[in-house]
Amino acid sequence: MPELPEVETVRAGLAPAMEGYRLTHVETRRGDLRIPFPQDFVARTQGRKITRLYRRAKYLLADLDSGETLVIHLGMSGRMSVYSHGKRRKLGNYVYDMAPDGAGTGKHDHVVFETDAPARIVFNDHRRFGLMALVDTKTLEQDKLFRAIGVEPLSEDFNTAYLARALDGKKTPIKSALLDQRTIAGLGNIYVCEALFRSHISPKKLAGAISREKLAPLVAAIKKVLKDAIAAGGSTLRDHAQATGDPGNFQHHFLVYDREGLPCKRTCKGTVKRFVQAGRSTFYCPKCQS
DNA sequence: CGAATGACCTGTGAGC
DNA sequence: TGCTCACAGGTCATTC
Repeated sequence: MPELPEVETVRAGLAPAMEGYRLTHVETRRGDLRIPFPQDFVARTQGRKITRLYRRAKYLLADLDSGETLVIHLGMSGRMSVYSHGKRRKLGNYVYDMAPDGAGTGKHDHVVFETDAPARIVFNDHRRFGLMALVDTKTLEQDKLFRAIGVEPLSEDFNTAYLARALDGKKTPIKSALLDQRTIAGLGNIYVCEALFRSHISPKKLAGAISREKLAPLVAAIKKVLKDAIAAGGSTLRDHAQATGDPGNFQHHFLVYDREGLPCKRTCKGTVKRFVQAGRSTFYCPKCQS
C-alpha cells in the first residue's frame, strides 16, 4: 500500500485517537511480521502514554513516555484502523465509527491497541511485510532502520543542490535512484512514475546523466505530487485505507500509473507503456518523456 | 564498491 | 465452478 502520502494520511487519522492518550491495553495476536515482535512488547507499551505521533520516510513513529519510540511500518498491505468505543465519535477533524463485531480478531489483525480516547486501534496486514519495533527515542536516527534514510522530500533540505549531489555519477536509471530510500525518503513506485511523467523525464535515463535544467522541475514535481496526494487522502488501489476506513482518492488523478495502453494525458498523442524495471512495473509515455 | 535479482506472504482478477 | 498465472503500495539479503 503505502508510500509517503498514504503513511502521512494514516498518521493524520490516527493522531486524534493516539496523541496524548494512554495505551490502556495492548494485544499482539501474531508475532511473525517482517521483524518479529520483541518478547516483552506488551510490557513495554501497555500503560504508556503517547506523547507524539509523527512520520519519517514510510515509518509511523509514536514516542512513548517511557523514552522509547514505537516504530510501525505498513509494508505493502498494512492498515491502522481506529474504532471508537461505545458510540460513533468525532475527535479532531475525524469521525470514527464504532467497532463492528470481531474488530481486532480477524485472521490478519496482528496488533490491537486500546487507548483512553477511548478507541480501539487495529493493525492489520495480510501480507505481513509490515513491522513493529521499539527503539530508544534519543538514538532513533542512528538505529539500523533509519541511519541510511535520505532527506524528507517535503522539507527544505530537499532541493536541486541536494538532488544533484545525490545523483552525481550514478549509473542506475533515475527510476531506481528515486525509489532508493537512501536518496529520498518516502517515494515509492506510484509517485516516482508520476513525478517523472510530470517533469518529462524518461524512467530509463541514467540518474547521473540528467541535465541540471531538468533537476529543478523534477524536485518541484516530486513535492507537488506528494502534496496533492496527501490532500486527496493517498491512493487506494486495493489495500490502502485511512484510519477512518475511508479510501484515498488520488488514484483518480494518476497521469501514467496503472494506465498501460491508454492515451497520454498530454497532447503528444502518445500511448502509456508499462515495462519492468528492477522488478517493478514502470509506467511512462515514451513520446513526451526523455 | 554499486547495481540487479529474487525472496518474503497473501489475495485478487483475468483467462481458460 | 475452479484451476493457473500474473501481479500488487516495500524492503532486504545475496549475487554478479
